Amino acid sequence: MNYWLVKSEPGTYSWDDLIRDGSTFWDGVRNFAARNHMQAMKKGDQVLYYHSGKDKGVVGVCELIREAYPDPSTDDERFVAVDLKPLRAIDPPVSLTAIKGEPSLAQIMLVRQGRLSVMPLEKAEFDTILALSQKS
DNA sequence: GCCAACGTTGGC
DNA sequence: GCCAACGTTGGC
Repeated sequence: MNYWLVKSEPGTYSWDDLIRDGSTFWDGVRNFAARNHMQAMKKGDQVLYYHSGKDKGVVGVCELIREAYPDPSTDDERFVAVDLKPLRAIDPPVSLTAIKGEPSLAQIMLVRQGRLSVMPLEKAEFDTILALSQKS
């Protein structure tokens, strides 16, 4: 079991859209580092869903239901998509500020390399983020 | 809306 | 194969 964090702009595809749809295919990634992470995802992996832009923060937990396959939104065979389904919302959401304020999360890629849209998490980091929701 | 960070592209 | 220029992302 592996743990990941993916970003989305709520204006493009929000957590609420994901709940409404029941599942989604995660495509449109045009960054090789992110693509490499997507290819490493396995069915059943847990994926945190992060909103960028307004109200930045982790808003839900997803499960990977289909491993990497060619991205249907492009002819470019270098890129892949995966399918996700929502498991549960994180309520209250864990804001970026809260994550940055947690010393044990200072090294995660979300903080260190803000532009990366798909990144791996250690189980401890995953658990810490979930715990921050309970704390606030 | 601005600006900094970073990844990708293309010329040499 | 290197490096400068450019485009995009995302926080503030």
